[in-house]
Amino acid sequence: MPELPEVETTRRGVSPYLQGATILELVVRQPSLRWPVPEDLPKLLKDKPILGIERRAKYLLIKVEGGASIWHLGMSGSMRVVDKAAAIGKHDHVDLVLDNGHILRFTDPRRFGSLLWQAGDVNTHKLLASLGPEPLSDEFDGERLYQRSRKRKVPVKSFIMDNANVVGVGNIYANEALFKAGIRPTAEAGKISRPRYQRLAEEIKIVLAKAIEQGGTTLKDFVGGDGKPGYFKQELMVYGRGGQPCLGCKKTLVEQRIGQRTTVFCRHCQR
DNA sequence: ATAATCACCTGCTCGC
DNA sequence: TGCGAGCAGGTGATTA
Repeated sequence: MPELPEVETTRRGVSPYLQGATILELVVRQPSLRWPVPEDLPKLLKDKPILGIERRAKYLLIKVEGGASIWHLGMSGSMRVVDKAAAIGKHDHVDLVLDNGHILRFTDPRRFGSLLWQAGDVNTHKLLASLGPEPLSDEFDGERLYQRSRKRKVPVKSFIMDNANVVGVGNIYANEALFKAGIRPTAEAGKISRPRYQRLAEEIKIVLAKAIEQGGTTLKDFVGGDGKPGYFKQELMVYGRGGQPCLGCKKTLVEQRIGQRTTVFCRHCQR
């Protein structure tokens, strides 16, 4: 479910309930996520005031004195704020119980998500340490993509989905940004010109910013942390539209797999 | 170092 | 209606 806009939407949705709250208890019903939830995490979080909730790439970071818990939604994860009376579902793996009567509940049917801990500076965590820049920051631009892609033979789509180059570009928005930039996803990363990368970087920023504004893309039953659905789906130009007419030229959109991920593009508009 | 493939897990849709 | 096949928003690990 979650790409960067969905994670950011979740962060914004749950933030008001976490701000200023103290953690009463962390309840782990299912510790077997992508990596095991650290056994001592409940003890580390108990009675700790929440100092902030931030996002880095698709990780949500809930900071307390001494460190931060690191949450990832994987493919099917979601978070929402519930109250004590809420029934516990089959895939409701973790509760963060707060002193203000609210509970942050983590749900993840496929269990590709994770919940980890890093003492001290969270950015030193192995999973965060070598991440590329945030797509919406000034540190990320077309020049960076151009420089890093020289001599690279991977398809440009795989290249922009590589966290070392830029974080937060998942399958939906990679497809969308490449369409908007008029670049064929199969093109060799190393053969794309500087101006075309500048255009691509701009389109990545635009599509992600717009998706965040609209509360993310609602696929399946995704809802943000505040329970509201995302509205970006109606803006999608290619994702999920294989075999249908291109919204630009009416020719049939092609679907093929790149790096095990379904890719949709227009042979006419993207070259 | 780079590129390609595998793996983790459940649920849903599709074709027979 | 039942059943196996294939697919799904991610990404680290493993293999050449």
